[in-house]
Amino acid sequence: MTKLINERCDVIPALARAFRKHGFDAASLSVITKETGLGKGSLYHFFPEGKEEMARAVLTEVDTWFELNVFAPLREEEDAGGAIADMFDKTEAYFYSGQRVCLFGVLALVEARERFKGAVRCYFAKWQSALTQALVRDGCDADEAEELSEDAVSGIQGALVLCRAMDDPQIFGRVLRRWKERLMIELDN
Amino acid sequence: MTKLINERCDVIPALARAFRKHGFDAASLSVITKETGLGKGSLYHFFPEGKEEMARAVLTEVDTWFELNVFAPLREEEDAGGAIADMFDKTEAYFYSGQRVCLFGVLALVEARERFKGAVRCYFAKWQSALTQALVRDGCDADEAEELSEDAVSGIQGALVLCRAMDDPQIFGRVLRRWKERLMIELDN
DNA sequence: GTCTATAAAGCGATAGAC
DNA sequence: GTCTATCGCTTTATAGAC
Repeated sequence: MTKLINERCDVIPALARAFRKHGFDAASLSVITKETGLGKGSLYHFFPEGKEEMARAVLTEVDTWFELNVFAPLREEEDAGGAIADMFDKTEAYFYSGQRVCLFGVLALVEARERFKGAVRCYFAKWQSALTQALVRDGCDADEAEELSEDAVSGIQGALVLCRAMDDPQIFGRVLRRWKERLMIELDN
Repeated sequence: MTKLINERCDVIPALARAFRKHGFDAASLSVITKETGLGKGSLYHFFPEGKEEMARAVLTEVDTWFELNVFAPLREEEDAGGAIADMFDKTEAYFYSGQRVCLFGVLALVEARERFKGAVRCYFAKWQSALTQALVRDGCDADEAEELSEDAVSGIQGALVLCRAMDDPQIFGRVLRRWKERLMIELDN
C-alpha cells in the first residue's frame, strides 16, 4: 500500500476543508495541521511560502474543476440549454446541496481578499461570461443574457450565504431549481 | 463642545467598520483600536466581555435599524407594494450601493458564526418573513410569496458577494433594480 | 519527507496608575 | 474614562535532527 499523502495535490482536499470552515485568517496552522494530519514541517515542505500558497493551491484546484466541468461546457456544448441545466446540477452536487460554502465567495468578503483578488475576480468573471455565452447561443438577447447571468451567479452565492445563516441546507436546492426554471423560461420566449 | 465618544453607542459605527472590513477573527484588538481611536482600556470599559460583546453590540444595532426601517414597514404598511419598493431603496442606500458588506452575511459563512448563530438566523428569518407578508398582502399567492422572498433575500446577499469579488459596486444596484422589477411584475398578475 | 524545538511577533484580556 | 504595562497564550515561520 502506498502512502496516503506523498504529493502536494494529496493535501489539497484537507486544506480546502480547513479554509472553507474558518476562512483565511482564522485557519491557523494548528487548525490546518489537525485537518491535514501533517505537521508544520511537511506543510512547509509542500508549500514553502506558507499559508498563502496553501490557499492559492486550493483556489487553483477549485477553479480548474469548474473550468472543466462547468465553464467549458457552457461555452462550448452544442446543446446550450442542456449545458445550463447541467451547470445547476453540477453546482448543486459540488456544494453538497448547500452544506459546502464557496471558497471564492468566502474570500471575497473580507480584507484577506486583497491577497487573492485576481483569482477571485477571474473565477466569477469566467462563470458569468460562460453562462452569458450559453444563453446567447440558445437564442437569448445579448443584453438580457448578461443581466440574467449576473443575477443567477449572484443568486447562487447568496443561496450559499442564506443556507449557512439559516442553518438550512435545503434552501440551496430550492433557489437553484427556481433559477434553472427562470433561465429555461427565458429561452422558450 | 462635548466629547466625541462618551457612550457605548458612540463607538458602534467604528466597530462596525472594523468587523465589516476584517470579519470577526481577523478584526484584532489592535485593528479595533486604530479604527475607533480608543485604547484597550476604554474598549474594555464599554465592553467588559471583550470582542464578542463588541460584535454583538454592532449586530444588535444593525438589526434594530433594519427592523425599524425595512422589516416593520414590510409587515405593517398599508401600501405593501410601496413598502417593497422602499425596501430596495433603503437596502441600496444602507449598503452604500454595494460598497458596504452585510455584517450578518460575513459572519454567516465561517466558523465564527457559531458565536452569533441566533442573531444571524433571526435577522434573515425576519427579512424573509416580512417580505413574504408584504407580497401576500399585495395579492400574491402564499407559497409563491415564500419562494420569491427566499430568492430575493438571497439575491441581495449574493449581489454583495459578487460586488466584492468583481470589485464593481455597480453590480449591486443593477441586481437590486431587477429584483424590484421581478417582484412588481409578480404583483401585477 | 516528517518530526520537535524554538524564535519573534501578535493575540485577547487584565491590572493599576492617573 | 483612558492610558500603559504586562500576563499567558497562540501565531507564522524557521532550523535541525532523524
